Amino acid sequence: MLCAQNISTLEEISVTDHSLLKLENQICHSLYSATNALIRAYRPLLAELDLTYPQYLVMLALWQEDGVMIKRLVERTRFDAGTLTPILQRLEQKALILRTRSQEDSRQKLIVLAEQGRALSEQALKVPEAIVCELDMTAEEAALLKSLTEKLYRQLL
Amino acid sequence: MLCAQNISTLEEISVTDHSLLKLENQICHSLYSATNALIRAYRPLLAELDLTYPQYLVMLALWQEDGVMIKRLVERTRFDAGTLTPILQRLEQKALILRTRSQEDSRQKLIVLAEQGRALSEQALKVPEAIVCELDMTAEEAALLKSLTEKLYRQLL
DNA sequence: GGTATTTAGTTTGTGTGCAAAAGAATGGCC
DNA sequence: GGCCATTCTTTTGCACACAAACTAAATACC
Repeated sequence: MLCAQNISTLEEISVTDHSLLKLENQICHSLYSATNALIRAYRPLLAELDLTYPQYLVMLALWQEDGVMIKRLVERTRFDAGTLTPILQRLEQKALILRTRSQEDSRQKLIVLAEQGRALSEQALKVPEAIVCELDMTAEEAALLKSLTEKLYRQLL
Repeated sequence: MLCAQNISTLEEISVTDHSLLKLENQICHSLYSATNALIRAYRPLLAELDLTYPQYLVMLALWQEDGVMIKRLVERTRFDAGTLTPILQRLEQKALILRTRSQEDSRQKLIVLAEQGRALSEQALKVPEAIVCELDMTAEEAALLKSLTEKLYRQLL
């Protein structure tokens, strides 16, 4: 594990100089700029569906599992509840989903795909296909990147 | 390369079903949620410096290379110019930097660290140390993740 | 059965992220 | 020298992120 105790054993990293403060050594900066660049690449493709990337993620979740509570969408999309609310409001405005109060527990809201929302999945199929082409990565690299970021996410959860 | 032409040769990925639309198969979702989680982990550490993560990135760039034009900071931090402007305005408000018009070319602005801004680097040293501990990754994994995301960024540039 | 706690979701306020348009200054080019 | 294209930066408008405060409904507890 990379930690203060054993960090001095790594030749590349010295505690005495300020190499830890160098921009080039920041994993998070690479992660951050790569993520932003990737979402930027999605933008023109998703514009044809009139969706933003976060909206697209919510739709992906619903295409896979329709008629769920918001709590479930928070789990699946990994969005903050306070982030999800306005996204769902916009999807409702576009008539892609319906938000109804749950019968059993009226604190909860049931999110259901509207006709248009369900239909949109056909058009959405070409989005991942186009992105995968732009990535220019081998399947192995892609799998590796996914597993590393998944591990990172779970550790920070 | 993962592309429409040869994607059908991969057994895991079928073009006929909708597995490409499954949330679990989205690299970008892993990347996105991991990045957000990592920045969330930075938040309490950076709060002690009264900085946000993007502001911290700009300070990192300046600690390494002071007295630069905004154009240079756009290159280094990989921020959009329209994103950078308000960040620099806030850093100026906090008296961490100075923004002065360039003499040679008065379209450009010279960004210089203020006394407080320079001094802050000492306090900032413990931030990457603390983060590295939370990451709980081997040096190899960290290096791999960095190189994969760097490659991704460059491809999408 | 009434009060306290917990849970589900929304609201509010601040700070990005970025496309598009607008300013402002420089540099070509006739 | 004056106009036009280019470059550098800011502004504007919209959509996240997310902490913190809030609302409302269900549950626990006595």
